[in-house]
Amino acid sequence: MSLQDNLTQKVKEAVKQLFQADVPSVELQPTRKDFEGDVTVVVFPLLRYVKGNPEIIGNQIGAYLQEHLQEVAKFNVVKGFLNLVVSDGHYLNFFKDILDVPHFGYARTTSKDAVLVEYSSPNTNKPLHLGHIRNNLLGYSVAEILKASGKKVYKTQIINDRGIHICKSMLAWQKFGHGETPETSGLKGDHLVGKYYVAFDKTYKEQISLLVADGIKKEDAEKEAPILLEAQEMLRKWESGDTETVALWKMMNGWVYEGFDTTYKNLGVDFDKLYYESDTYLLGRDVVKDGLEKGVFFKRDDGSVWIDLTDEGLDEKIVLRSDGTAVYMTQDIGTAIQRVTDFPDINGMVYTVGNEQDYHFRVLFLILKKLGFSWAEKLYHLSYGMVDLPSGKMKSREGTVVDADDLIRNMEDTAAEISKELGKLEGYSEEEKQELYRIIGLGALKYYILKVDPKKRILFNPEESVDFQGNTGPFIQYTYARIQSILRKADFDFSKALDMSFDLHEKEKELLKIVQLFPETVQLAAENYSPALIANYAYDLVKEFNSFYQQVSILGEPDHQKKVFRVQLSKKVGEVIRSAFKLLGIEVPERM
RNA sequence: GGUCGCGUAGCUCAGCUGGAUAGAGCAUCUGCCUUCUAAGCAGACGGUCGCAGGUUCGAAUCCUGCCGCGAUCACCA
Repeated sequence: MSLQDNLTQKVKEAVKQLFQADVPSVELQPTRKDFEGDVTVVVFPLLRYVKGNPEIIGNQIGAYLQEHLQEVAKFNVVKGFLNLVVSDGHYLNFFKDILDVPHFGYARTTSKDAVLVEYSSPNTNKPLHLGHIRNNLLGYSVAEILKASGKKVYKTQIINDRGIHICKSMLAWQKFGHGETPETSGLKGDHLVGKYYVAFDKTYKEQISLLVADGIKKEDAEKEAPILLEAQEMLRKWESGDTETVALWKMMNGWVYEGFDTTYKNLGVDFDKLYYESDTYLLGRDVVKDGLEKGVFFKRDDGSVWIDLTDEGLDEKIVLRSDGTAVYMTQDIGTAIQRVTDFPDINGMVYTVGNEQDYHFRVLFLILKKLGFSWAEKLYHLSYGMVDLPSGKMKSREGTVVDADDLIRNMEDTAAEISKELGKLEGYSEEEKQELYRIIGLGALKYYILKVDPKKRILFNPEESVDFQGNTGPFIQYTYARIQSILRKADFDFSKALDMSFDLHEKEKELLKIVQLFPETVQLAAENYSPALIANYAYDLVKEFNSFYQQVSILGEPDHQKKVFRVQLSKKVGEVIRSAFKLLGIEVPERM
């Protein structure tokens, strides 16, 4: 039983014994630094059940706890706060219990229900940018967190490989590309295709200007520009299966996939299964027909099919065009059902998609619920804020994007620069150094993005590079490296548990308190789909460790028992750092 | 205009299922490397928690209104 549960029960018991009252719950919180104690019972809520002076009541409960719980060593009452000093023995016992637990904090996978996590899902007409990075890091991290919380997880994405956007790149390449390929140009495939997406837009804008100069209204010009009409024609050809168009589409998509794979690999994210929109965009239409029969949807005179969500405070939403073709929503309905068919054990899906699609997902989930799917209750839109630049929104077409590949490289370069300045890597080969720069650079980037609450937007200023000091990934990695250094230098056997009958140093106790919070932090992060909680936890832990490290001698401790304990404690903290960072997709270095 | 989200120190963020004097980092300033890695530690400075009401013994946290920023409201995706 955890200390929390134990205390809760005893406080209830105390109230029963002392005041003959039943309280449904007890409010516990960590004691503030300015007061003596470790855990605080808030007395105020009890006043509803027990009349009297909170200070006196607090003292009576405190005395009861001290007498009946060996974990409670001392207590004091300040106003309505009963501060309990928890015995060293409790923390030492806890430490003994987790000493040999290899993945302390991770729950065993017991859930039979699996969760599917979708993330990334880019369009295939341009390279990935910073916005995609946030998406990828969030999705990957949430998947890892869910795994650690005991769930079975499938990672997936749906690749938007069809539609007008890719036709634009294809058309521009046909017109201006002179047969250029990744090999002949030396460009990464996704960047090459992106180059033609931009080229398309340039020509398109020029044509609009010309039309406007000829006296055509802007809105009309935007619809009539010849190159746009050509792209639309190309899409029709693709949909009718035109051999040449499909071949071009395959070739250029192939280039993009190759480029994406490299970026994913560099980012350290992966997928268990890929879905392609070109395979799934026809799905869902039969379901709509069924839904129509069931009365979930209704048909307009022109043949289009809708759902009325006005009772839920939303609007009417189209699910099938009058010509019978599918819209995005149709496809998403079909894809969701397809996934449950592919993975019969899934009972819940997480969609990592920007908050601009909040409305879409509210509607999608409602539709699936109305169609009667039991798993529809367990769908979650992991909605995150946009990443904006000081100049505003990132726009691929206008070239105002922070390119993912560039950014990763810049982070590694910065890491290399700082490392060289500090010069602590004697004995490392060039290869080892490169690997280290990669770990640190990516660590800085990932932590920077994941530490902020997903639903908040991020303002990224490329001029002010990501920090490597303070509340950052490298700071936490550095602490890990420090710990490894101690372990390398400890030339004695610290693998076995000791009797541990000594008094704890204040810093050791503080450290153990934070270590103890790791399992519940993992659970909380899973419940809230929030890597930020893990990042904040790691920071708190590391901050406390560095304070301990500074104040307390580890290897210089004369008392052998204490010395061994401190090494063991350091090792454990290192393990927790590594475990926490693994959930963020961040690696930790042996040295730095 | 309707709906949804956000607004905390100069900047970037925690805290938000109500609890003590609102916490970190960056920046600025002070100390600390003949002792386990100074990407560190200790400290100083810095706040009308957007504004106004309300609920409560108690509100940054919950409710209402307003202001500001953003997103969304397509037979687009």
